[in-house]
Amino acid sequence: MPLSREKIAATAIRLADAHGLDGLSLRKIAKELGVGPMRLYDYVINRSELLDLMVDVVYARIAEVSQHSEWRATVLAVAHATRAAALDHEWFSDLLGGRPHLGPHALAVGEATAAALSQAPGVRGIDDLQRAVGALNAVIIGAVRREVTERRTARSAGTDEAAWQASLGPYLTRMLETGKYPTVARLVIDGAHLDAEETFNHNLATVLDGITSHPHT
Amino acid sequence: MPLSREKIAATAIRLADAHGLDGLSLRKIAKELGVGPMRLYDYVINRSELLDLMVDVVYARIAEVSQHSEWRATVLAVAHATRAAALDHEWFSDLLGGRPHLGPHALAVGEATAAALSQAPGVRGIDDLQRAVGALNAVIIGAVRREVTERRTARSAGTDEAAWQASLGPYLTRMLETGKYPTVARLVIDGAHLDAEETFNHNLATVLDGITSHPHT
DNA sequence: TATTGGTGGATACACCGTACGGTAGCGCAC
DNA sequence: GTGCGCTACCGTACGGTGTATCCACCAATA
Repeated sequence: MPLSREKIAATAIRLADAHGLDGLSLRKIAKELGVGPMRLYDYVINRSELLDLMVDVVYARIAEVSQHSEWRATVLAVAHATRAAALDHEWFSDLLGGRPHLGPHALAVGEATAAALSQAPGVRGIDDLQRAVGALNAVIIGAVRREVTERRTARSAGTDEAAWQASLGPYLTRMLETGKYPTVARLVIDGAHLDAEETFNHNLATVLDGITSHPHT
Repeated sequence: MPLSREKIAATAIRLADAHGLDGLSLRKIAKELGVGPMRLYDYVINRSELLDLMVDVVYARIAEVSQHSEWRATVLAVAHATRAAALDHEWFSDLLGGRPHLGPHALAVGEATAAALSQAPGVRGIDDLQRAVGALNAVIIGAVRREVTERRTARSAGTDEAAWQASLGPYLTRMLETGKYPTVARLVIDGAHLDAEETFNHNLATVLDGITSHPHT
């Protein structure tokens, strides 16, 4: 089997899933494929294009669920698929919004959501549509990034309890005990029980309602 | 002048402003300071902590404007200051949401926005507050990241017109001319004239209205 | 058979973050 | 005054990265 962009992207994704984006290198991918490092450059211009390739593979899976008859169902499906993809491939959230997503599957997802939003009530002209797309993407990107970051710190606290207790824990508790951040302290202490998915849904509903109600012309 | 965390952070920020986060290295900072690379490790544990330091310096400037009597004024001021900071220091947007912001000034900003939101109508309990903070941060992070990314690609198209025309331009136009992405094409062609700041304001207003109207219990 | 073209590979370079060992200087005990 | 110990500083070195360049081999053609 002669090595292809798809194969390269697939093993790159596997390695990134396992060791994160920082632990991903062309040499490791090549070694995993039993090939010299330079062979990859026959299929990919540079590391950056490899990342774009990986991103578009993920978008392909998101695009699969982006066809519904009702506009709101489409938007919700894309949003949830994006969140699920980012939770499956945490490196994806590191790349979200950091570079333009111009791969064919990314464009397909963009088309699906834009087409759906264009049918939402309250979205009248192309300007409304542009703003709606912007707001929706912003909320998805921001929420997903935030959730992945939280999950990472929680995990690093779990697996490396000693390090957490020794470094961040005391610092943070000391900070909160200064009394200068009472609201943050309340949030940290009392607000840990919320379900992440429900929060995501809530934020999504908030912005969608804002788009459709559209009190500003 | 004996070298300090502040001096290191300041020159690091200057270098990152000039050459981006990828062009930033401990060695270059050290050389800029006329010092061996290892001297930095007397003031900073690793590169990651240096980034945290830089981030908190930026948050210090944001925190300056975070005191207003009216909750909505506070939120708007913080949001705009964050956007302005990201446009001044584009690397800041790369770090937004990618790691927990736990520096003292970041906590101060978080406290100010949380305290403000807790006084917004429609925010009743701690759960409401947590969700509101999440939604607001998500929209700010997402919108700012998106804007910075757009600005970068626009700039790279401007300065390196040849490369743009040769690589991305044809690819994108070819993609759009396939007719598979009609809505996206319409957005790209007709929707370029919107003012970025106005879009930001609009998205912000959308989510704030969503928070205050609060149609979901 | 001789030549040529292209494909896969190894080597090399510049740079990165950072671990480590040595050294030089200063303050203190006697 | 003299010796000692300790601390702060510094250069060097290691393992890793992305990527450019050159080289060897092998197939197919003249």
